[in-house]
Amino acid sequence: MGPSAVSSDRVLPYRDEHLSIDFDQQVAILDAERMILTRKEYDLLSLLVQHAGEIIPREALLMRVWGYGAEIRTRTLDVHVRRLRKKLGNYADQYIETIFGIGYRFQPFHAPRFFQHPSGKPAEALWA
Amino acid sequence: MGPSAVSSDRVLPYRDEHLSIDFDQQVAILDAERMILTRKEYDLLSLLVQHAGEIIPREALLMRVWGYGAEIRTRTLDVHVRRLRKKLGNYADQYIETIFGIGYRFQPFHAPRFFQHPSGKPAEALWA
DNA sequence: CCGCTTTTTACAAACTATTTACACGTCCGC
DNA sequence: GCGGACGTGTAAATAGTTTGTAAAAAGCGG
Repeated sequence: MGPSAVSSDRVLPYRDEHLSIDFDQQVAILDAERMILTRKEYDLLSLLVQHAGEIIPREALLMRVWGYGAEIRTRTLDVHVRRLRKKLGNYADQYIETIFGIGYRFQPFHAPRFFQHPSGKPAEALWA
Repeated sequence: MGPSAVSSDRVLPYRDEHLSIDFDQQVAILDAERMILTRKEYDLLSLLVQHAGEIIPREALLMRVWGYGAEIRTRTLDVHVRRLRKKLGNYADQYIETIFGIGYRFQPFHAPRFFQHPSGKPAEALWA
């Protein structure tokens, strides 16, 4: 198994008004239509959603989804986030927030959009 | 019993609009015409159909139909899938889906293509 | 041997992933 | 406010991997 294997633990399905994800079957459904995701896209979305509401630093994402260490500098993550957003259609920016200079955060559909950002320390379990 | 012996259990016949298979008699009928299948072709089709709707990883197919272990690298499976598709005529691609990077899946004739494409976790019972 | 099945080989096509290049935004000191 | 430095978004090019296909080689039972 490569670094792409984000998690094999049983995790409760995610579900909100538009999006639902079954982590066991690795199936994401957006407005009743199944999302066609590549492995990396799924892994990335998966990781973000499983930590919905938490900021996940670029480093952590690159580490968990790509197996990259802190040294590596790449735009790959951004490209994949872009593709994910595209597939999330209109809701894209509501779902995936960019936390400038830090990373990304997935927010459930109508989660209160507190101001953005920083001082909220990121999901520690992931990169500590 | 060689590795080709996929199953000797009694299994209920399969049947849909165009295809039916009697697993006891090992006979497959496509639009009222009996399919002429070689042993390997039958074993492969059989295994796929008996797990209709489930993704079966290459490894599992190679294991169950050929007795190959995970180390073995071969295109045999692909060639056999191709022959099967040929014999399935026009319905070929509707019946046998390719799950890129994972394996194959047989779908009953008008199964909701809901579950189309990629990246669902496969039939665990087969390779776990 | 002969005919049929299966496997291998070799290459084409399809698909996914990564990098590159650059436009655009945001931060921050002045 | 202004402007540069740096982060991010995006499209396009490139690389890498998997699958499809045809054809030849190998295997096998009669």
